[in-house]
Amino acid sequence: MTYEKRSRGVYITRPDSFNISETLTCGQVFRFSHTDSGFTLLAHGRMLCISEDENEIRFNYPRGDLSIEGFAEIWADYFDLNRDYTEIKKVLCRDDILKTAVDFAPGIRILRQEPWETLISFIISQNNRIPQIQKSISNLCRRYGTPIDEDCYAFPSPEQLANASIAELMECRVGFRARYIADATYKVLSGEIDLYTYDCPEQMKERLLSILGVGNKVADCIMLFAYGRYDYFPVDVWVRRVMSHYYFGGREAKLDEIQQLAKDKFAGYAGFAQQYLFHYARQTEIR
DNA sequence: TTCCAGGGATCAT
DNA sequence: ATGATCCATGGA
Repeated sequence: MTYEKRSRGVYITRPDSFNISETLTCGQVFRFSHTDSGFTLLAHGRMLCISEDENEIRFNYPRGDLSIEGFAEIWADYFDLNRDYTEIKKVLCRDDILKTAVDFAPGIRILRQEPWETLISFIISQNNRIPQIQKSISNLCRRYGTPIDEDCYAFPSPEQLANASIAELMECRVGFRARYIADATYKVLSGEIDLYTYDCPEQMKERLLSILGVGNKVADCIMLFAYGRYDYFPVDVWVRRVMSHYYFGGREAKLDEIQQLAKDKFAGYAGFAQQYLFHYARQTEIR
């Protein structure tokens, strides 16, 4: 996907398989908000303003200039712009059910998010609702993160989060997940867990599973959303519902049945399939 | 009131 | 190994 510098921002004209609204609201990322003209996104310690129409997507920083080099360095990777989603969707749409889900939101892209933020965010996501997840993360950032702009804060580093006691984490409304956050912070800060170098994905997933409060589903989300392992297929209540409904005749399918089917049907594209299905299931209230 | 949420830890068999 | 119960919080 090509992008160009124009006035004070960066523009993508006639984006291919890329819709900002679908990509941000499909449930993979929590640090964005609606504005009168589009969205603001908080990531990589920056606030990015984004707007779109049928013809183009516009990116800019509210203060200062967004250069083409800066965009290429940070955001092209974040929005996964160098991947051919037309090809991915072509393969997935050979399955009629996936075709329905893809056609429902054909502009979804899997964002490449920061491992540490993804880890904490998806610990918070467990047995929780998306608006509450967003609030809890926002509370953590406001209290422990570095200020970026007016009432905008970067996601706190492990060092910054280490200043939080369990009681203070609870005040951020993370509930019983407070001790999970504390455990993750300790393990990363002490070097017991290195999130940034690994030999193979299985090794990283095993590491993640050793963190209190990180089970199979949360670990799969981190592998998919932070490490770009698109062969992982996180199964939550919605994915289980939509898979049971369409592929198992309405019978409540077991986890390993679903995983196996996803592997057989979608293979290396299972992660993409998961996100199209998750969004479709949630928006259409499949049960 | 009761139920449930992008689950997982813990306890009971 | 597998299954039930509990966990904070807040909205429906």
